[in-house]
Amino acid sequence: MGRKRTKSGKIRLAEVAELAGVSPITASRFFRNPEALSVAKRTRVESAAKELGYVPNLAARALASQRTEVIGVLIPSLTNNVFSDVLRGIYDASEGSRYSIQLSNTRYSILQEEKLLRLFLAQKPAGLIVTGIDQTAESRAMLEAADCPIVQIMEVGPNPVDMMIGFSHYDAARAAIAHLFAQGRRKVGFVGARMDPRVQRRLDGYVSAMKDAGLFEQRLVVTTATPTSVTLGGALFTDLLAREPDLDAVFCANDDLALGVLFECRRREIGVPEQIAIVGFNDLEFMASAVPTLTSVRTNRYEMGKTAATMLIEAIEGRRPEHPVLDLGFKVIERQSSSSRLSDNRPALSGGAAPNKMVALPSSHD
Amino acid sequence: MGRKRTKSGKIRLAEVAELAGVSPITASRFFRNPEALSVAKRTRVESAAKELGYVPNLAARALASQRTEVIGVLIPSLTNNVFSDVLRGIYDASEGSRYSIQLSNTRYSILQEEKLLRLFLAQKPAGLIVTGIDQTAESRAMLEAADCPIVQIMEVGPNPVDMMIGFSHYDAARAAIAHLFAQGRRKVGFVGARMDPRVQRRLDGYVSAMKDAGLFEQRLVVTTATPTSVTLGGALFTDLLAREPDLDAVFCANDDLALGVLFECRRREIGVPEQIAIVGFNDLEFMASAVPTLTSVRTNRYEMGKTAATMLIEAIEGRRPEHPVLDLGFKVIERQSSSSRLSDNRPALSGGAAPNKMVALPSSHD
DNA sequence: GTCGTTGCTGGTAGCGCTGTCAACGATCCT
DNA sequence: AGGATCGTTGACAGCGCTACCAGCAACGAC
Repeated sequence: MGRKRTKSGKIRLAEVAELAGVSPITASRFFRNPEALSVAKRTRVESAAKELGYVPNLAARALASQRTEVIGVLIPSLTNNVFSDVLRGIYDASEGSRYSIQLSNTRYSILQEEKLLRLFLAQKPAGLIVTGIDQTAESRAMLEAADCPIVQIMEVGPNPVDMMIGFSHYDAARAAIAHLFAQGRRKVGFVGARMDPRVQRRLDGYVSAMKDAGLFEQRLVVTTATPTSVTLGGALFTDLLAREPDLDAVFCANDDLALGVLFECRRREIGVPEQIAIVGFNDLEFMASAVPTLTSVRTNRYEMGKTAATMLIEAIEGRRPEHPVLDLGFKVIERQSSSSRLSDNRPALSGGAAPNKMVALPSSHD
Repeated sequence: MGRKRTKSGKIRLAEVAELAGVSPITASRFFRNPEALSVAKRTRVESAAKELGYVPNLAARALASQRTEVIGVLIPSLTNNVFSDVLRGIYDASEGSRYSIQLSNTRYSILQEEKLLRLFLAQKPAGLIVTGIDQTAESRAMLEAADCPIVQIMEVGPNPVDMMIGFSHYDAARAAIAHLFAQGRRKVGFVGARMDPRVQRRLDGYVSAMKDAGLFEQRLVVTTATPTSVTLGGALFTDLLAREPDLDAVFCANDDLALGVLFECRRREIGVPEQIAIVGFNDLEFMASAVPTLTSVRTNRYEMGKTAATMLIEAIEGRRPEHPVLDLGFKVIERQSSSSRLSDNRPALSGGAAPNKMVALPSSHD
């Protein structure tokens, strides 16, 4: 044989080729583009690889081909349930493909994001998934100069770098408020935490809906930069109540806050929905099972991640999607917590959750 | 110049070396082991690298050095809150180090784990973090043959492959049951979902504690292989109640189930803790803010991840920890949901959460 | 003065794989 | 029939970096 085995005893492509009786480059092609091989050689290489337990050396491949099979993913938080659903979608879509996921956490800092982006780009990723549309100018320039497909996720907006998949947080918030108005609520408070750009846009949607109805008042809005939590929901609601005792509804920027508000109402013996209606955001699983069941705006997080990764992989392989910007929309899932107070819709004391009425609203992005 | 720039315009180590007036290998050493250079060259290389914006090519480095700077992490689920906390710890610890995290999801399948392990090992990772102690024999053999440090996380047990960090789920469950006994509860049910090995060991702990007290009955145990959820907690509890209407406490294998049980009690107008005590597991954030506040077994998930990654990195760099097996213990956080029914400890209807009493129990691993 | 010894530096030779291009036979068209 | 085309295969030459070892100066011990 030409070369002796490496000392580590690892199987190299050359060994596979030798056993299959083909040249190394032919063996290489088997992994890269099997259709290019004759059926005979294809099966020979295949069985040789299997017999030897060959596993390709990714570093060598990356070095020789000048590209990696890595998809970089930049998300702002690892803790947030929302992102774990998105991530699960991304990982699921990448499974079975040749691409592996490289995850980094920007911790909601666009400066950190810029730094990570620089790092990622230097390794020539096959593709990139970034969260949101609020990059720094520098990041934006890097993304535009990158010679790989890019998907922005979580929201839709103007000027996509490349592809984009999400929904309009602004419209979703407006739909939630419209629902509350339809239930006869007028004094609708807003409770928000962390106040990242997407929560900010939900707030903007809330403000515009309230202003349209001539009902906006600054004191109805309680926010904090603190990371969100159930406990925080209770605390912010307490604040809100102190400012506006006549409150008849609360729109929470996420479901954890909504749950906190619900518990706080229970603690204070405030009837939900009789006195106060509660609407959350994201429709996490527990919302349907709370007592009373909690209204929320359903967002397609898993699907978003999965579609983003699928689109990205397609684009990497040269098949660009016909619609590079995808609006996944949202749905207001009406449940007991926001029923009209006139209707006799007390929390069911036995039996399962009430059936969900849905108000489907594919969000239109501006 | 010896070689011309690559077409991609990327800065290579050779360019840095040229600008600094040293050989490529000296420049290389600057990144690998700066102390080996004279101060003069060190600063020259440093400024040259900065001036050119040099970013090393990881693929080339990996190929040449026969090792990567990747830490492989195998976890069973991306959805589970528990793992997102652990992951956050791992990512936090890896930040600032030279190592990057490569995450894979085994979906609670040890066969899938074995497959992924094979994939990982072929890339010669710098280190590995695997979940639990229940690998297949094949996986176990691969791990033992691997020439990199390995940390098993989430639990402690006999025969660590290398390092190990976690706690005893068995002891934790026993402590939870002991707490319920101390509150005068006797008919304690068990509610569990997914039934992965760690949940199974919690069940084992429950069973042994109940048997020790002569109170064990098979019908007190309700489990399912279905993934856990809040809604499922309610359903399993409904089952349990049908089997044993005289139930006076429920030990839930996790907090989501506990929340579901709480909601179901509310739906059925069952007093908590007057009629039924509830104890959860993990002490997620919402437990302290529920009404009534929910007792749970606190586990140090973030710390576990962080310490695991820190230990691993230390070991990779040749500094093996003095204690390769670390038991992080647990604490039973007593809250309203499991107060003695004799005491007048109704759920506080106003004011914040009750102060937490803690029962600290560093778990002893068998 | 000779002989290590230490500290720093450079030359050589790949790591395992793939891009490029050329070569080959088989097939098709005029 | 002759040339063009297609499908399949192989030779060659690196990708950018680092392991290994040799070289060289400075230094101290005897």
